[in-house]
Amino acid sequence: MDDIDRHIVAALVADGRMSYTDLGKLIGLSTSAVHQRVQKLEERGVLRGFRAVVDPEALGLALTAFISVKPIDPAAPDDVPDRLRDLIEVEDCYSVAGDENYILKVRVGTAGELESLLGRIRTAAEVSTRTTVVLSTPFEDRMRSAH
Amino acid sequence: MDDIDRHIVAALVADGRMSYTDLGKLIGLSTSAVHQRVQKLEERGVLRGFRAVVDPEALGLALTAFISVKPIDPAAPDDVPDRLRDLIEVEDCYSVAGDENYILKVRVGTAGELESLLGRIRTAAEVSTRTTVVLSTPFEDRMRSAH
DNA sequence: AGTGAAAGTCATACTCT
DNA sequence: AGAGTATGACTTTCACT
Repeated sequence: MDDIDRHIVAALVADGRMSYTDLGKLIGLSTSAVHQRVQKLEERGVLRGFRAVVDPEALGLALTAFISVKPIDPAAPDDVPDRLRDLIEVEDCYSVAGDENYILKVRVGTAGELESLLGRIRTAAEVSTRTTVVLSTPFEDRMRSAH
Repeated sequence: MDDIDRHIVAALVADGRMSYTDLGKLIGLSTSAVHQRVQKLEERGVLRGFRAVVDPEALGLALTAFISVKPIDPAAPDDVPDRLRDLIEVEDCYSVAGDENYILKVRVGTAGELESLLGRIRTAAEVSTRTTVVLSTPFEDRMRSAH
């Protein structure tokens, strides 16, 4: 992981469909050398993949919320993430230090769907929940790609 | 935005570097028709772009935290996002309903960097902060791409 | 690790339907 | 809106350094 690798990663974070030809010109390396480095970055897991970034509202997911979750029985074995994995509305699941055990980020279309989701979270994971609704998103998913 | 568009979006969320040729085969459309649809999805803002997904730890960002933020002077004009935009450690900034005004997601390398960042957040935005440290990430960034 | 070249594949623009 | 086609560009592999 040298400066060239960091440069490649930064470029691909900014434009995931950039061609290896352009990438080579950008960083001053031959197409095949860039190709080889990208492959190794993928093999090492530095680059986890490439994805399209979608406007959630365009998919009818206008409501984002954070849900903090705490097991009702603190003595029970903690398999909360496994119990929530099938709920596709749950985009992120973080295990956290603090009063609550997990923070979830969820996206739904309507308040009614949020209500239904909260019920499913509580029964699936046997947890109590505390919900914080997102009003707007000044910025999101900014990726630091280099130092 | 019909089922074909949703199918295209789902495929590109799963693999942002998929060729239009493969995409066409996958959804049963010619390469040029797929190309045309993807262009329109980009123009309409449904597809915001394409990016590489990077392992934060590979970039030396092993510590993730949520920081809830509340203005010290509730009467002051609220330009918190603008004041935080230059802090590259702040990956997400959500305006939320609740006791606090904003939730930030930040990534840093060490506890010392988190401490320094908190100081910069408080002085830059004139806010008090409440920090929740992420211990592990069972899953993250799962994208619902279709219904 | 990087270069350069050769082969196959793909993107892109155009025309026609 | 989609299909088919042609051309230039790109990816990918390989031999060489």
